[in-house]
Amino acid sequence: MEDRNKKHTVLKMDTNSCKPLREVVFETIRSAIVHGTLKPGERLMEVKLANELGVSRTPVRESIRKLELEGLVEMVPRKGAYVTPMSITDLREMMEIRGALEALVAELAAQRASAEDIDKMKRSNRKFENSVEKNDGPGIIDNDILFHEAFYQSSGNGRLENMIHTLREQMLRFRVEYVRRIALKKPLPGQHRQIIDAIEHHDSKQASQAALRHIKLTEDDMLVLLADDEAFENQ
Amino acid sequence: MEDRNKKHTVLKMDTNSCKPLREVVFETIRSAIVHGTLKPGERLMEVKLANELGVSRTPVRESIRKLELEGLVEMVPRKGAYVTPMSITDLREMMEIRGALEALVAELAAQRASAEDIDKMKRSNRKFENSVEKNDGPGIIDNDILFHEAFYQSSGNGRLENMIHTLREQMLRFRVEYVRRIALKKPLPGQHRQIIDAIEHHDSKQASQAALRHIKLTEDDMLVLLADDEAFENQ
DNA sequence: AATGCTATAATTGTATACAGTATTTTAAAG
DNA sequence: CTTTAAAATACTGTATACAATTATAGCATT
Repeated sequence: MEDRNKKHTVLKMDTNSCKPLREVVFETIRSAIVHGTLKPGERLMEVKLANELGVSRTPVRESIRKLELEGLVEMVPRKGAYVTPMSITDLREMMEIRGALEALVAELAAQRASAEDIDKMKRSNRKFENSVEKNDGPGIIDNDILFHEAFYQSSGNGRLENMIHTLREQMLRFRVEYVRRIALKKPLPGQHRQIIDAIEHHDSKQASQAALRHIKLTEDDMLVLLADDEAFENQ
Repeated sequence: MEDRNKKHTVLKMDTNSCKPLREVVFETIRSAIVHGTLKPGERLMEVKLANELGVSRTPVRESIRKLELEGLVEMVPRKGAYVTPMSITDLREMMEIRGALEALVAELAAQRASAEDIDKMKRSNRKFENSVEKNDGPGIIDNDILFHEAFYQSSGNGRLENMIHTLREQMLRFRVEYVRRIALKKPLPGQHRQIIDAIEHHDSKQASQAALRHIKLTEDDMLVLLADDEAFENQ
């Protein structure tokens, strides 16, 4: 009877972490929102979450406050926290920003990227290409991330890296069956290659234009996918 | 004896607010960091802050967690929170990002700004110009903010607005006697005007270039000011 | 039957208590 | 006098308790 709140535990926490409890709780809730386990508009009740995670309200509260700052939850005073709903407008806004920031990354990388940076990008993009060829879903995702991380890092601007990273993670909330449509992934390695080439030739303008094109095309793909998704139909 | 921790209260809190206590605490501490009342590298001790503000540790803790996410404080596990020091590198990184984002704002504004948006920018820039002419320090700051807010708003991208706003606020940490050097402010209304004109003519390219130039020149001015500041000498 | 009021339950907001760990101080030995 | 070790202190990390507010349900009245 003591666990009547654990109807069926939805959230799983990585308890074997050395990090402080509040960090683990934060990342658990954040991941649940980003991956859709916690649905948009859903109310987040502190005691319920605390019971599900087997912790007290304190770390849950601190996590919710941080998620509020990130925009993943909205707070109504004296009522509670709700998972922020996402709309097509949000997607457009985020992609506009990503476009500008990734173009900046490309521009800076063209000026600053070291040989190792470029090599890292090339290797991860080759692995990405292989994954696409083999229709290896998880591999596609992982290696795409690897390429982009290498790309961002080569900008030599840590803040910029962080901002784009956060943006990218939030985009996961839109990732409706992102993996299944492999066909859409085919042109990506080529787009990446254009960016790498421009960076290698220290051509800032070319690099930023290629990066911007890449984002725009990604946005188009996502809009196509979302158009099929009834959850976003009327927005 | 009960207030031995209030040596001399440095932080003042707006207690007459209807907002939840944690919000007031958050903004108070944030403002203290941004305006330099809490010095870079200074340790933030929860009980001390709580006593100074006359609240319990809970809202202070939540505020510090949020400030950590914003990058204004850094946490060392089991040790505490410290005000993040700012370096010239930080300034460069932030200005690079601001440049890209403000250029994006200009580009979008050139496509979307309404007549009212443009009118708002013109009016605030005129007031800004007057303040500069009259060497009206506070007026310069206020009207500069007003112009930029109108500018950001005309992008039609709320997220973008927020991001730049946060960036701009963090830049205040560098504002070492920003007001005194009035001479540096003279060219600003003209730069603003270039941006407004381009937006009015729906010339995205021109607008974004003008915005980028504006940021670059502002960065140069700040670097000149910081070069005289011993606190940033060796960085 | 519908609407409004009251009482109760539930939930957030804030404070405090307790445990564990890092730091500092003090004392003793070299 | 310096160095080291142990104890005391102070602070963070987590949990819980209490207060204030809001939602809910039941009852009464129209």
